[in-house]
Amino acid sequence: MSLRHAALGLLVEMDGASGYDLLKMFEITMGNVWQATQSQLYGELNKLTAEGFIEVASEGPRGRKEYRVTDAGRAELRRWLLEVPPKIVRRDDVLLRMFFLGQVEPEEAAAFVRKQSAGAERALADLTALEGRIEWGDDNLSFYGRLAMEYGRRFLAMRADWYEWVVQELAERDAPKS
Amino acid sequence: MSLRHAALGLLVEMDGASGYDLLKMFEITMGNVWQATQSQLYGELNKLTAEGFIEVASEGPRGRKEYRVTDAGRAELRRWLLEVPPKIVRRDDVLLRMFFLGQVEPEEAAAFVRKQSAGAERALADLTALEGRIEWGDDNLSFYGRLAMEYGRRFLAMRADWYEWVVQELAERDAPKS
DNA sequence: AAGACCATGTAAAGCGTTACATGATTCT
DNA sequence: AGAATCATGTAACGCTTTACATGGTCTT
Repeated sequence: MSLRHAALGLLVEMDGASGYDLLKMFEITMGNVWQATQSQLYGELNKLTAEGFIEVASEGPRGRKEYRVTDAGRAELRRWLLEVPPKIVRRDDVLLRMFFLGQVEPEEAAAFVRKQSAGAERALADLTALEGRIEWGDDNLSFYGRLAMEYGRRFLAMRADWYEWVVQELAERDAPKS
Repeated sequence: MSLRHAALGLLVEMDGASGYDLLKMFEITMGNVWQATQSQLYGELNKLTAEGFIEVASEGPRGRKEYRVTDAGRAELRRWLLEVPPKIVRRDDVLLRMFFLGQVEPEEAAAFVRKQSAGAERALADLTALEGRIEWGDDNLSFYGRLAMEYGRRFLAMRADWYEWVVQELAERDAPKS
């Protein structure tokens, strides 16, 4: 149940934001860490309101609702942050496929891994390019966004390295030392 | 919809396995890559049977059903493996919390990150110890399991490094250069 | 005989995705 | 006036978790 806390946390930084605003900010700042669909976010905002963690501060044009975090909301955010043990759910579609590469021809397997490797390299290049274009402020969202971006770089680099190592391992298994 | 393919793939390697067998193997070999509950697995096996991707080869004591992958199942596994683009869903409970560390006191934030760091180091030590105890065969499950384990090591090491870097960044922000 | 383990299943509730629906406002 | 964008919501369906439920078999 972390979409709730992601929304709560974002709203603390963006006081007076609407669901629409939050949704955009979600994509920009936390898309790589937590994803949310429009549907889900609007639903969660209503639940948070019903439970008193946020409230509608004012209403704007086009039915826009501007939210504010209540004291109860801040307390809940803090509680979650420091007291709820993070739940690690590992589900990795690419890694899962790796397990079954023995089912296809060696060349197909190698091609698959090389493709993933190229994808990681490309994503890393994109991220590095993006990083250069962003003008970081010194607000919280910028500061922590930069940390997350560095994480992304390290993650992608690690993946790319590992993929290359896997390609070698596959080659060795396919053509064992003579 | 990858639990389906995880089950299908495992069953190819473990012909004649029951749901119970698969469940144990899931935990041992792929727990870090894809998780499944008992409930879910039994349900999926029934669906796979209904759709003709697997079949009950024989029945054992205690209602045990031993499954076998059909040709259609093998074809489906291959199709998924090579033709369905992997879907990358990033949801990381720890990383999400990082974004909101500005909400708590600097010491609390630093303590949080150090705790995660220690957790990663510990997990890395456990994994390395485990690796030494395992006797790897040369079957597919062993071979790919070893690759996955190496991934886990690199992942955890990367996380630990990054956490330490974050601690430093936090300290610098808290006490800027005099 | 008791306890451990084998073995499968159902039900409920929550989370997440996709698609559909509606309408207001702003810009060109 | 038409297009783009702002803005929120509902419905259906599937995935995931948790809890409950049941009973057979093997070991000591």
